[in-house]
Amino acid sequence: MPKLSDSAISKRKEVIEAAACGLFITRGFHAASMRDIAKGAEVSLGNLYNYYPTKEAIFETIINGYVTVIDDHLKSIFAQIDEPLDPENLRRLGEMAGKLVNEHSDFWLLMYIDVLEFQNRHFRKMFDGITDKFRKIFAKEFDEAARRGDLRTGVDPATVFTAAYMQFFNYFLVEKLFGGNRHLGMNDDQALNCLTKIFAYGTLSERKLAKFKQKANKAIV
Amino acid sequence: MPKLSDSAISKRKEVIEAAACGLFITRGFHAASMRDIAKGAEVSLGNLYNYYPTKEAIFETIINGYVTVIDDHLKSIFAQIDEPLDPENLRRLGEMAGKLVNEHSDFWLLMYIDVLEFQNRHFRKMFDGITDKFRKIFAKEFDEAARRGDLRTGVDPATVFTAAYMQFFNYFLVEKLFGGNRHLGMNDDQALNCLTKIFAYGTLSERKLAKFKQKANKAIV
DNA sequence: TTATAAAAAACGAACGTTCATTTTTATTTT
DNA sequence: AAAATAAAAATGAACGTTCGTTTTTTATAA
Repeated sequence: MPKLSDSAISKRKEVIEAAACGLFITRGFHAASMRDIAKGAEVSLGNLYNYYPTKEAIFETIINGYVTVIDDHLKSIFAQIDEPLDPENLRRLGEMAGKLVNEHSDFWLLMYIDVLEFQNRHFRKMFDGITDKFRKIFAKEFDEAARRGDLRTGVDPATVFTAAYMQFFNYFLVEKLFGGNRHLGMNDDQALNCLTKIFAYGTLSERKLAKFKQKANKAIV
Repeated sequence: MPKLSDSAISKRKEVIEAAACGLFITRGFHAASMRDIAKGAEVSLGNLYNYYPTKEAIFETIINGYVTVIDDHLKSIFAQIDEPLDPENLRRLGEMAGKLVNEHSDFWLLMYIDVLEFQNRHFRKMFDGITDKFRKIFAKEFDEAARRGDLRTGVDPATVFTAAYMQFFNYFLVEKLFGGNRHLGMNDDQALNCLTKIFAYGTLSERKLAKFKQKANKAIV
């Protein structure tokens, strides 16, 4: 049999990885067997080893693929945010976090697997220096906001943005994966409003807030 | 041999559970073997089955024991909080969360195991209706705060308290388990100050905040 | 014919669990 | 006080499976 085309190979790999991912996230890495992966991908057991040297290699391939997908999503989200601390944009950030969690919950389950079964070897970089990353991304915006006096005294905008970011993701992760159905006592929409309000009030100067109130901003009032 | 005393039995069980827990949280449930548990507890493999019918029973026993420990801790924390939205108390809540995470990180690792390998069967109740729980615990305090006009308009105190609670725990969990070393770009002490400030400013009325500023409250100013 | 993909069979190791056996020790009998 | 008893505790080999991986065999198409 001649060599398969690259596209045929990567197509097959996608099927294998989809099956493997489905098993990993429902059972964990060790409890998912190569036999079940083979069965799920409709590939023989031995043939798996023509595509991946080990079981862990499958896991790593899945993670690496997902990391770039999520990173791209995040980048496009941040690109849409011109004023990162505006209530409207904070809320948008929250909505995006919700989408990202609900549509790619696999990704975070893989992260939990990594924490548990690989001492977070593959995901360490995710949170490392995250505040500084945001500080860089929104350097111009943060500087200008400070210059304009939009911020309360002693509040670092990058830290607040990171805290909001973490809170939004954590909210949806608890909802999606930890069975906290409506754990804030309201639906997602209302929860987003509430959290946005907290972070806006907690960050912005009274002067800046007054402007939003004047505009009867629904995310704030 | 006559029956072992209850204390002897529970002492032995503690040893077994400690060994099992140590293996579960470093490898996950399925990857931890009964042989290793036996070795860790210095008990023969077969003897494990004189104390627990199955491997899963060991897991469940550990969890149930831990849940009551953590619940007791939380209860004693809440008992120490008279004014739940005071910045000082919010900060104290954060400190307690940090302690609870750092001194009992096993507990949350077990929760992640449960999410992954048991579809969160044993921990579902943790987040279910958590806001309403806080609403009940601090019913009197929340009512009085609202009556006194301590709160911004349209902010539900129970929701804010829950959000702060979640944020504090999530902060320390990311620090402890997800390798986010100083992910807010500062040490724990400063991070607690910062988060406290956000939630205080985000929740309390200007009138109430002014009082704290007057007292030159270090958690706020 | 030949190189390669796919499938099947086979490998040793490890798994959770069982069980016949041995060890242990409080109680009973000398 | 010492010896015998008996029931519980502890043991570790063994069971049937399943594991990840390797090797062998078969099928396929240029």
